[in-house]
Amino acid sequence: MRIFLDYHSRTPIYEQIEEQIAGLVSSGVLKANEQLPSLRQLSSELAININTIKRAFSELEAKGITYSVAGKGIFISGNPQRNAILDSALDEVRTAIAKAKAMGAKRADVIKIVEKLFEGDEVS
Amino acid sequence: MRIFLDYHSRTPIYEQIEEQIAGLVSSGVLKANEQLPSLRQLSSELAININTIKRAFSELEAKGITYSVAGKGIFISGNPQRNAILDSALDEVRTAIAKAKAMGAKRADVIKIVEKLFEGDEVS
Amino acid sequence: MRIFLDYHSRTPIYEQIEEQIAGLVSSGVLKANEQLPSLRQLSSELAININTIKRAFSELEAKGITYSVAGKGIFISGNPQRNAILDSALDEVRTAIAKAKAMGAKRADVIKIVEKLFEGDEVS
Amino acid sequence: MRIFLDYHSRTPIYEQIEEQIAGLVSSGVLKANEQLPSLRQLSSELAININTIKRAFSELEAKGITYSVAGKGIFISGNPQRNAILDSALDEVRTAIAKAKAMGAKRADVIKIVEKLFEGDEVS
DNA sequence: GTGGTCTAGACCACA
DNA sequence: GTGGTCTAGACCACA
Repeated sequence: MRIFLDYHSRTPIYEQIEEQIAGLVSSGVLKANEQLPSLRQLSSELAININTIKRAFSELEAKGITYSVAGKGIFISGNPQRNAILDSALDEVRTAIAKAKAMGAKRADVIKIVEKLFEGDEVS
Repeated sequence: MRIFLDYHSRTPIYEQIEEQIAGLVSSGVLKANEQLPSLRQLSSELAININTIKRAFSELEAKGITYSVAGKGIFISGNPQRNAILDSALDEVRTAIAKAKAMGAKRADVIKIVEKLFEGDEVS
Repeated sequence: MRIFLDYHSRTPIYEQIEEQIAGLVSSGVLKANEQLPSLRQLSSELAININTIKRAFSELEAKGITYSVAGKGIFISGNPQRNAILDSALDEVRTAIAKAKAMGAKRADVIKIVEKLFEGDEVS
Repeated sequence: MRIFLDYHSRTPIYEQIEEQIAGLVSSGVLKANEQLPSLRQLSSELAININTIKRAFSELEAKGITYSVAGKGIFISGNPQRNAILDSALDEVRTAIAKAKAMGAKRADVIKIVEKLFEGDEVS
């Protein structure tokens, strides 16, 4: 499982981990009841304090995205709140665009970015 | 000068002030060499400690957006990096959309947001 | 880390700290990604209020010379603008000499100073 | 009399005025007993508060560079401390070079600047 | 432990 | 009046 961390970012490490796992679930890469790597394994792979990993998973569990079985491990929940995850990502898009608009961005500037990022995708 | 603060946001107060003034410059509302309200005036208007206001301006000055003359006041820089401000705002839009896409967002979801935010604006 | 402060100078304390750390980076004593002493440690070592230290680092960070990771510490940036630092120092030399020339200084006066300051250094 | 002010500089306006008049004396442009423009005239020419001009002249007088005759005006002193003026300018050169050296400047970097600034002057 | 934010207030030089 | 510096200290999230 590839997770990319930006240590310079203002979003805390545990939240970056959380977001990316949520993303893998939301986009269908991780499937229901699939087992995740152990806390220890992630901790050493990412060279991150285990408490940080724990925190990420405790939040994922609170959101119903994962569940843990003592002595077994952590699994993807069968009924993930995909929409909730997507919605919050889209909220951030909304905020970012509104900000850019306040800075003088035009509709065309934003559309150009959208087209570039989705280029090659089938119409959907 | 209208500045809106969200005290619950993760972006610090000084940065909200900074962003909004940058926005007023970037969008042309504040013009080169125009004088801004004094630190004390802003401090009392916004009911924010003067040091927080100072911090916002020290960053604006570091970015070349304003300059201050001790004993006189704070002014909009003659050579504002307007494009730089807009560019960094568009960069954040790009990042936010890329994240949303990773969460499974479709082109249409994003376009809908763009249209809503720019609706009513003339084509530009 | 030896930092020398002149409390009577017109250049503020935070700027003296800033300059000296920039100097250590520019001259190669501090290397990329090296960790600096903590804010609290510097504060007590130099007997300077922690906020003054913070200010020095917030400017160093704005200039891209250091970066900070909350909860971890402050580090030398991997891509320091070493040349930019040196260039701005040489700019000040240029200004000072031009001023002295306007006051009637001769070429020989300035050369004498240069020789004295670099005496003992190998030709470079 | 041409005086150039840098409102962004940390050196106060009154000191910039002071320095430049001292420079004109030191370099021989202004001669002993020559009359200077009136406070009012300078104030309006430079668009500077008259108190700032007064302060510049009170310091020039304290240094023995000018003297004032009530009801007549301000004049260049007959025995100006030229060396003192030059010496302090050279002191600043020394400081600037020492700083640049700490930033890693080499002897050759500084010499190049000196040669450029004095190029075309006869050897002196 | 670490850095980050914010408040409060003293004091300063300058215009 | 203006902005600039510095101290002091509370409180926070994160590792």
